[in-house]
Amino acid sequence: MKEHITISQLAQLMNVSVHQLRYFEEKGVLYPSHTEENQYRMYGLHEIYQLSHILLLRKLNVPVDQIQECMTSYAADDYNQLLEHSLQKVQAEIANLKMHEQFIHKVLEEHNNRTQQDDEYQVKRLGPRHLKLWFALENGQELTAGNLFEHRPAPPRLFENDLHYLSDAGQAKLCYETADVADYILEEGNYLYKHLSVIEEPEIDYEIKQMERYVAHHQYNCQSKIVLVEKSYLSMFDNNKLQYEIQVKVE
DNA sequence: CTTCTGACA
DNA sequence: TGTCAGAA
Repeated sequence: MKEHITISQLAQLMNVSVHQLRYFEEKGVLYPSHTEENQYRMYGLHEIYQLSHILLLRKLNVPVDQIQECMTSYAADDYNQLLEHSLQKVQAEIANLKMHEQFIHKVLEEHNNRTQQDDEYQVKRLGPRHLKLWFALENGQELTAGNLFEHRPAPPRLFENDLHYLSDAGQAKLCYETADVADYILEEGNYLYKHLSVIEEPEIDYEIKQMERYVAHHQYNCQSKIVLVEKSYLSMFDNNKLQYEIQVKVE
């Protein structure tokens, strides 16, 4: 067994790129034990340990430029803080990924429900929903990029959420689901609903009138106003047509 | 065939 | 960070 290994061997051993090793040298954090006549860098056991140390600091999000001072002047306390910060960051990433996972589940689920159904009126049970008001549209006023921008900041993850339109005294209240303080609460219960795939805005008014007529004809006991829910994330499945669901709580 | 340097996206 | 050319 030889005493020293080449840069590519070190790279293989430690799962980093050759380029990265030269970069470390440029930044003054890892030097070869010596170089040969042909200018090849050679590394020994000591360099392997040192590289491990560097790679660990990298995992703790220490920028390469600061590793130098870090390795020379850091005490045990500093490393503790480093680990604490790193832990917090990892936990935040996990939280984000969990939300991402939930979102994917939601989209898959809703899409699967969609293809089975035939766009008829149906009844389903919905849990309570806490809605926060974003802003209101005056009657007849259409949603535009402009008024979305006017009312910034937009709710978090706008395009991943169900936007609820509550009609109220000639206004359309634009709401989104929230975990904390709610402006409106949609109670748990059975909801008559129907999916809408919409190309032009006026179709919505027509469908709402249709539902009112349907409800009257079947003598449902409506316990709330009609709610329009926009599911923008479903548009990708259907030729970019806007996807809505109209709902009304029934007995 | 491997590595080095330097440059560039 | 990866890639590429030209040289050793």
